[in-house]
Amino acid sequence: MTTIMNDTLSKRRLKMWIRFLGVARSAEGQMREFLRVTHRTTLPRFDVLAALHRRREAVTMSELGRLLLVSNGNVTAVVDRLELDGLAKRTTSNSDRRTIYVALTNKGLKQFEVLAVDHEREINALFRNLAGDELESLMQLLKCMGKMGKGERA
Amino acid sequence: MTTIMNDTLSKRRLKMWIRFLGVARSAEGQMREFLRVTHRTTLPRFDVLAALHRRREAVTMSELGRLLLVSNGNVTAVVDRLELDGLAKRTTSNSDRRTIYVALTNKGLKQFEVLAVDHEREINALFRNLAGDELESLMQLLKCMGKMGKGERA
DNA sequence: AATTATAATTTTAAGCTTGAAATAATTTGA
DNA sequence: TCAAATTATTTCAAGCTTAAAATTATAATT
Repeated sequence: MTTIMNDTLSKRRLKMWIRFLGVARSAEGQMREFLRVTHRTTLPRFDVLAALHRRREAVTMSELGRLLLVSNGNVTAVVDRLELDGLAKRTTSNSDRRTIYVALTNKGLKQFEVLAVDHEREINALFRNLAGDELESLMQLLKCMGKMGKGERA
Repeated sequence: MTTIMNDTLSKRRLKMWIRFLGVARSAEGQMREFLRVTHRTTLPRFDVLAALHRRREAVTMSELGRLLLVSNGNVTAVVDRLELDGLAKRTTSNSDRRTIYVALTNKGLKQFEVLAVDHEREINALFRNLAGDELESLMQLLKCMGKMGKGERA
């Protein structure tokens, strides 16, 4: 069943997306700047540390990529650099010699714990406009958007 | 005046941001894939073409960077490649010899017009979950978020 | 057991992106 | 006028990111 599409609706979605991207880029820019200036690190590194911290146990390279929505090669590159700096460590699996687990080192854990506190404070400051009902309904809308692109096409 | 900050509020903002980024990355990934597969092009190139199209007249390199929230060097690189492909053209200013204007070529204009239609259709499909009041309130929230990080700190 | 298919990771080449330094031109203002 | 500050752009080195190809290992099928 092909519905006649209201042109205005399509345009409104487009405008929404442009604005959405603008907010994302702007906030990412601020976080990037913050991490660089106050902690001499980068967003991708922080993201990997955060993912490793959340799943405290051990994460495979592929899992890491899926978690962060980035490619395999990307994970390899960032983990390489974290490992060089002694913040993360690779371990081979006993049961499957293809699989590689990554985990925080002690140094990595310590650095992340400091980073995480500051990161949360920064995000909190960045979005201090949002509270109460607004925050709640935004969260709902984001959950709804999260289902995008799934389900059958027209 | 230092307010005592509700810990839960801070955590809720953090969760919101994580979800926000997830949606942005996921949708960006889909658009990237779409542009690559169906038009052999990339998101940054599309973004520049779109910016050049909106301001039909002539845009300086710096303006382009401000519009897209990317660095100067980035603009130089992307425009270099677009120019190589004959999609954009640099022109020097008469009044200020530092300034460089960029504009779409005829070829660039034609390519963008095709691209734009498909791009809008894709975005529209991606966000078909959103309509009516939801779309309206999301738009409001995004506008509110757009003011983030401005105004004085606590 | 040997073949084929699948899966996990790395490598590669190309393009994207940044911040900082370098160039070059304009503006300010002493 | 001339020196200093500012502005526009490019260059550079490093890191990020991707898709595709290559490696290596496991699983499935014959």
